[in-house]
Amino acid sequence: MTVRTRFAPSPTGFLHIGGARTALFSWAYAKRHAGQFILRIEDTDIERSTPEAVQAIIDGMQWLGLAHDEGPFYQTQRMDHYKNHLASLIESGNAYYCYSTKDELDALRESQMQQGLKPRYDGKWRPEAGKQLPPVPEDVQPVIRFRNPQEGVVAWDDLVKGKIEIANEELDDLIIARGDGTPTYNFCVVVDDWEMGITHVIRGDDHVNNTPRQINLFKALGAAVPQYAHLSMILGDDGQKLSKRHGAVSVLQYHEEGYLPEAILNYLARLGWSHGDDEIFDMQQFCQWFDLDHITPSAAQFNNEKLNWLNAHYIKSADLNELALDITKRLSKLGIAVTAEPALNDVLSLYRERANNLNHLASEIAYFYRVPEANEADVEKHLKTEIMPALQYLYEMLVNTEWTPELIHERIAHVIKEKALKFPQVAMPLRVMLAGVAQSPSIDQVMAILGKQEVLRRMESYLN
RNA sequence: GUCCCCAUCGUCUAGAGGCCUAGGACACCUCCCUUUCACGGAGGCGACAGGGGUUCGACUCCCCUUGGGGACGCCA
Repeated sequence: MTVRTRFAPSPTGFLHIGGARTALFSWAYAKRHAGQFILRIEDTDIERSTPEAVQAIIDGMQWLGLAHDEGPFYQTQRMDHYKNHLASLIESGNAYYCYSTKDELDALRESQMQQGLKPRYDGKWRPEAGKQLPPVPEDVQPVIRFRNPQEGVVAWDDLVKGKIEIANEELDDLIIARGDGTPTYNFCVVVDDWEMGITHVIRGDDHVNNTPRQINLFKALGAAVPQYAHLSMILGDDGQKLSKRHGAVSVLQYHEEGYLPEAILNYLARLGWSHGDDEIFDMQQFCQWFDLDHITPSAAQFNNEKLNWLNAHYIKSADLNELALDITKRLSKLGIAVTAEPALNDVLSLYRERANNLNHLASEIAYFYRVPEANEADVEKHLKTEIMPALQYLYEMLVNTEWTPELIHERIAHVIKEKALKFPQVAMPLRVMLAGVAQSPSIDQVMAILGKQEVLRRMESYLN
């Protein structure tokens, strides 16, 4: 049997980091077993689903490179399937119409809560042998409820959490179709997972409690129950649950914030899953290694520091031309146009070793393409009057120097010797004059790449 | 409240009864490299939540406690 997994988001928002990991694991599991990965949009909640959200999810997955083999399937386009199965469930006595109103149910729930009971449907309209059902009210659109077994337990061997067992008496008769006839989540999931031949359901562990209901539904439909793997959730950097107002950002926001998809992917893969001590690996490797046995059952806290470390790694090992393309866009957002000289590839070769973020990298090298505004504190600290003559002297020597790092270095060394200075006494002021700040890579390298004309021009503005 | 799940360094994790005086990674600290800041290299700090069992032996198995999380919708 070929493995078929699915990612089934509801389009009520963007693809956040937890969803991305669920998608990644489902995708990788399918790849690992030469199976199919299916994308299904669970949009039965028409009120909250939007086409923008669908697009945002697809964009997010595309950025990460998580391509689906089938789909996207939309539940709203599969209504006839659900209706058919709904009818057959009624037919077989596994489902029934319930005329309890929302108000009645709300009141019921409230009183049960007050009594310290688990809120659940009271079975008022559940047909039983020899039971007299109440008279059908005329002005109520009935919902359809699933007739859940009342005895025994439903158990499954969760591929992440191990054996889980829940007593049927904990479950009530869930609504599988609303008053308007539209099917609800738990029912659609089961029909879809069945009809789409899903063999492994890999999803967040907030669904653990839905699983026994779904298994009962599978059985009532006479369908084979898939295997389940419930992933624990991802917590924020502070150990708190991620929520809309608390860091549950779109994966695409990571793009905007200067992260490479490779870094996000590698980070996510390692969050809650392990392959011995391996930390850095690409998706090809991941797809060969990935298994469900090494997924941690406990929740994992997101750690930006480690993501940054991985990002640094992938910036260093990125294809230089692709990196240049990306940085060009980021510079353009800063209002800076990259020119042919100095060559961006040269600049990046010099700078990417030290970067762990693409945005930082872009702003650090901005001075190659725009005269920087010097940092006041650095000017004050390094451009002291007593050093200016030495810089003036250097400037004059540079005018007639052939422009190679070696020769530039030689001139600086010469000035230092003549004026009895230490290297930093000249290098630091030079950095401030050229880059606007006192930190940069090797100053002669910077000068070589910046170009003779530009170096002299920037020095001039300080020397007169 | 009821049910379900979880529990190793600050964080992510290795660990399938002896390999564990518990390993790796991020972060942190020290030193080295050095032309500043980084990169890099070498060290260091640092954990099996508590209590009972089971066993010759428990980080590993069982139970309880504690702590965390999740679910209890005509949402998904």
